[in-house]
Amino acid sequence: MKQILDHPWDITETDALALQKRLSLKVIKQDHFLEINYVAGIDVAYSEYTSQLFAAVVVFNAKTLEVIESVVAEDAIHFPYIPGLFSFRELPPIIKALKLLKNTPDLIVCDGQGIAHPRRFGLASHLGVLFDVPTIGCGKTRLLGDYIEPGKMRGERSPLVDSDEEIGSVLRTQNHIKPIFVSIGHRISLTTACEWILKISPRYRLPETTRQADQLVNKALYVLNSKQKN
DNA sequence: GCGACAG
DNA sequence: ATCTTGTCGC
Repeated sequence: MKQILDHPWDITETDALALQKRLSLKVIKQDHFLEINYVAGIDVAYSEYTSQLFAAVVVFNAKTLEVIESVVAEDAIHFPYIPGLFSFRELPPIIKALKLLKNTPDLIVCDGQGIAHPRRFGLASHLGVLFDVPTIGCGKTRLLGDYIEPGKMRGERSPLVDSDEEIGSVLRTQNHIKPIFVSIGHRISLTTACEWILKISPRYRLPETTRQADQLVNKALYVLNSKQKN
């Protein structure tokens, strides 16, 4: 798929912070798309000794949840893990993978936050702005914000709040199962984002998009590890 | 100064 | 992210 905006990735922490503040102005927090036929999921895994990263993208038919296409890309780690600057670590391999895609996703679900971020520019928003594609941030844990426990049933949610601003939803995707953290990435409203997450999470806590991408990326790691032993 | 802190 | 065993339940 096509990237409409780019910037250097080997930058200092200070420059990364400034870049986030500048690009965060471009985030669109309302529904801004026509039809969503293809939904994609992304996940990244790390190789212990080779300091390599693998990113997988799996594209689904949004209506039937059948897998349409999947790709994997590898890259070298060139940015440390710093909470709040996560995208500078994982986006390089993700961008490589997206460029291998033959189909163009209408919506991308990311492993991590969207605007539920100190500068309102988490991984999902960063990706959305660079490709000008609708994205949703879907995290297993919280980066920041306060919330009260949502109801115990699937579909119930409570607001995630930071300095009097609603930055996301704590959403229960299965009855009596620990909720997940959903936030706007780009070109989508919070309500629509939650509806989509529920739609693509028919059976487990995490969306099928994330689960399939996770399986694929770990398969790639397994292959790599096998080669290194021989 | 003391915690908190996406993956 | 990754390191790690068994175990409870459908």
